[in-house]
Amino acid sequence: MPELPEVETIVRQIRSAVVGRRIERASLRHHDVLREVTGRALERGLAGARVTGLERRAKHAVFRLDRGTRFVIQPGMTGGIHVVGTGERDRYAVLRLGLDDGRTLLYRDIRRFGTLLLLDAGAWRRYDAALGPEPLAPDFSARDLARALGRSRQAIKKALMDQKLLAGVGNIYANEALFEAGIDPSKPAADLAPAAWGGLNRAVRRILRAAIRSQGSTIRDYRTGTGESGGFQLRFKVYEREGEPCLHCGTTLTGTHAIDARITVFCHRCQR
DNA sequence: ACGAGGTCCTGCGAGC
DNA sequence: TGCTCGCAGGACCTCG
Repeated sequence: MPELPEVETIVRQIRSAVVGRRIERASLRHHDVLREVTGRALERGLAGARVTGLERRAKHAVFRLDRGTRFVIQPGMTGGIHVVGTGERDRYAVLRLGLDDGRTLLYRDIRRFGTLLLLDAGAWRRYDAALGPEPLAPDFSARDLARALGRSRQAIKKALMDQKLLAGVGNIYANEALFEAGIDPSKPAADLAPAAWGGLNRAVRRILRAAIRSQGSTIRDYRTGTGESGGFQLRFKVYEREGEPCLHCGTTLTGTHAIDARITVFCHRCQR
C-alpha cells in the first residue's frame, strides 16, 4: 500500500527514465480510475506531451508536462508505476504511456483504488494547497507538527493520517510512529502534552526515512519502480504484530478497529 | 464543523 | 474441490 516512502522510492527509481521523454501514445484500459477527467481527455492531454519533471507530493506521483499541466497518479492501495519494455503484458495494466525511446510507462493497479488526474496550473495549486505539509521537508519541526495537528479533537492516529493536515502518512507508518513515540493512538491530538510533539515528530521522520532507505514496505502488492519488493515490512514493530509481544516490554500487542475502521496495533503499556 | 460510516475494487485466506 | 464470506484501506462522499 503505497504511502510516502513507497511513492518516494518509485519516483526516485523511474525519474531518470521518464524525465525528458516525450509521450507518444496514451492508452487507458480502465476508466474507473478517473474522477475529474474523461478517458479521451486524459489520453489527449498526455499524448504528445513531454515530461519535464517528476516529483512526489504526499502519497502521489506528480508528472510535470511541458504543456503546463500536471499528470497525477494516486496509487491508492495497489497501484504501481513501472517503466517496462514494449509489448510487455500485464493483466492489471490500467494506463500505458508509450515513450519516445520505445519503452512504456505502465500504471498497473489490481484493485483500482488508485486515481489518475490531469491538472492545469490553477487546479494544481488548489490540489497542492488542500494537502498538509510534508513531514520530511528539511525544516519541518515539532512546532510545525503541533500546528498541523494540535487543534484536532480526533484521535492522534486519525489526525496523522488525515492528508489535509499532514501529507503522506498512512496506516502502516502511523502505527509504527506512534509506537516509537510511546503515544496512545486513540488520544485526541489536541490533548498531547506540548513536550510530546518533539518525540512524535522525530518518530515520524525517522520511520519515514528508514522506510525510504528500505525501499518501502511490501505487504501484498507493492513493488518498487524496478519491480522489487521493499524491505521495511521486516522491521515493523507493531503493524501486523497483533497478539505478539511488545519488543520493548513483552506485553501482548493489542489490535483494534476502533479508530477510523483501520487496523490499529499498539502496546497499551508503552503507549500512553 | 465534526465524526461516523459507506463506497469503490479485487485477491486472498479461512471456514464449511 | 469449490463455494461464500470477511478483510485489506486511500480518498472521497453522505448523513446526522
